[in-house]
Amino acid sequence: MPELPEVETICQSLQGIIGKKIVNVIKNRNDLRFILPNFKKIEGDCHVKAVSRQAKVIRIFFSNEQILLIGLGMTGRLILQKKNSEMNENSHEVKYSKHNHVIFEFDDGDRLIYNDIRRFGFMEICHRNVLNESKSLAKIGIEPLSQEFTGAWLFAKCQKSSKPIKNFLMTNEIIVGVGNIYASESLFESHILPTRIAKTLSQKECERLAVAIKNVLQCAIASGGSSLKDYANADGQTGYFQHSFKVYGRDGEKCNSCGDVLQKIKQLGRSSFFCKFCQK
DNA sequence: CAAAGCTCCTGACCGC
DNA sequence: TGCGGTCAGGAGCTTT
Repeated sequence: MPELPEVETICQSLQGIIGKKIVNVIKNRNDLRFILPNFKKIEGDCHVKAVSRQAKVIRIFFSNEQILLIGLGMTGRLILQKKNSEMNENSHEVKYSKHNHVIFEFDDGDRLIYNDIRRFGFMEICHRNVLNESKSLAKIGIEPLSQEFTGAWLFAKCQKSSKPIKNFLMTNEIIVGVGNIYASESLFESHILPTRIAKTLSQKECERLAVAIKNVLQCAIASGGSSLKDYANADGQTGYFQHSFKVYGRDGEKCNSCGDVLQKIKQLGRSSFFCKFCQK
């Protein structure tokens, strides 16, 4: 489901669980994409110390040095349900409640529900000391919002790749967090065609692209992410960055910059959107 | 080896 | 109203 901005927004909306203890975990099935971990490791006396994101993985730190890692896949959602809260009958939570796979019950009566229609998500629990060796974080690339991610860094990496730049940007082992939406949007903003082979990009183009990626991601975070079908933060609020898309999902419509008709193509089975006039 | 292809899964939507 | 085909924010495994 979510790309970096959506995961970041979800983490922000989960800050309220800090200090809570998990008294019980209800598993409605034994696996998602992989077998679920043994939740006894985070139940009982320990409390939540912090919630943050690394790549597209949500990390919930506990006071006993254990960390719960949650990947949302395509359709994973976390829903924070307050004690005694009234549910809206039309809510996603009610409509798709048969996909509530894991429910964390806190000591104050609040609950955190993991819902995932397609079950491409996963959970893992690991000790703080081996976090970077965990299955989900062992082989990940650079954080695009970090200082280390620059045009120069991107140029050096691009030179070693003969993938189309769109697929290059979506490769988690190179750069994390940039999925199908933000890859198309960043390439439009930097005036680069998605089909360009990575190693043909000039240093200047890489600099424009690095700036565009940071800018698009930061704007999306500021807008609470993009809500298409399945995304909302843990409080059920949807983002509104989808209204700012310049190319994603807009094939057949007119380019805001030049008025030409926007195009859609498939790259490795995923849709790419671009303006054939504005992007070179 | 890198890159492409296939796959997991459910639901929405479109055309007939 | 139903059936079949296509498509969807990801990414690990297999094939070429």
